[in-house]
Amino acid sequence: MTKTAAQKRAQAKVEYDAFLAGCPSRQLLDRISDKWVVLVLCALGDDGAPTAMRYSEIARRLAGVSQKMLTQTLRSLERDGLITRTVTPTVPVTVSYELTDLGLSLREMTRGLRSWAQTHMDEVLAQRQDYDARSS
Amino acid sequence: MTKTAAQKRAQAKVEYDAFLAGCPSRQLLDRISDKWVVLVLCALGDDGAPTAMRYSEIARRLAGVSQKMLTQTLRSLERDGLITRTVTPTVPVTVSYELTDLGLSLREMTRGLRSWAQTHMDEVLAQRQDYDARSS
DNA sequence: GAGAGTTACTTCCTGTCAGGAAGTAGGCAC
DNA sequence: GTGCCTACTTCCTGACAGGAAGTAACTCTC
Repeated sequence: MTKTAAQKRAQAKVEYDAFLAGCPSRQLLDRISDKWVVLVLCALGDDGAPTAMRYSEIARRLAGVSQKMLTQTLRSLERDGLITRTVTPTVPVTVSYELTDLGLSLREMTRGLRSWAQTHMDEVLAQRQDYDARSS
Repeated sequence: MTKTAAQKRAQAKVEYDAFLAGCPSRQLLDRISDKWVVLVLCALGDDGAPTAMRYSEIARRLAGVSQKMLTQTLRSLERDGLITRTVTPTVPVTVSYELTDLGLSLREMTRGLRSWAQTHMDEVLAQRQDYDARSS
């Protein structure tokens, strides 16, 4: 039995290769392997369920982020459909951000990165001391 | 039974929090959520087993990386004990890089990122079109 | 009703850093 | 001795991160 056109198209879809400079998936990988993206995704719904968070809450959680970078990061995440942005016209306007299902699936990855960093911190620190001692 | 000093120290270890700007684990997370780090780790032992690769092999695999960035990334990975660097004094000297066990454990994360990017590419692309259409 | 305060940004400026191009070492080949 | 090879290092320039300050729209205070 020969393949239908639809089957061929489905196969072609798999051919994204993040190693190729021009490939869209490479650009996507470049975008998501960004420190602020990783931190924002981890912060949103830090505790299991994907909780909606306000702009100022996220800013407080991610100590050291500039307002500009936070806005920029949130915008790109919204554009890529990873989070939703909801404006509530309260007294001073409040804006809340929430993970979409797509964002939720990526968060699983970034949470892995974060916990890796935290659990292997000691090993890395030890390795650095060895390295610095060796090269001195 | 009260805790010994060693047990208390072991507990204190767990208190790395990547959300705090000053925390070493935050700096580590910043370092590993870098596009070249992610790509290099994915490239090393692309196919299951952690294969040693030469400098020029990696450069070829990661289309678009400059020699400077590749050298810089490899050095930082070596310093953190994620890869080993081996110089073989052949005719023109050859240098090979190989994942350590620590690097191998991180590669599991970065491979997740890469495959996420490749499998969800279509969805993200669709979301972007929606977003751009909405804001025009 | 003028001034201060609130949130969620935007704009401007400056230092840092990524990336391209070109130079380096050290040995063989012709 | 001129050229070629790998694996870098150095130099330069444009882009971008991050800090500081400005903005809008409304409310509360005095």
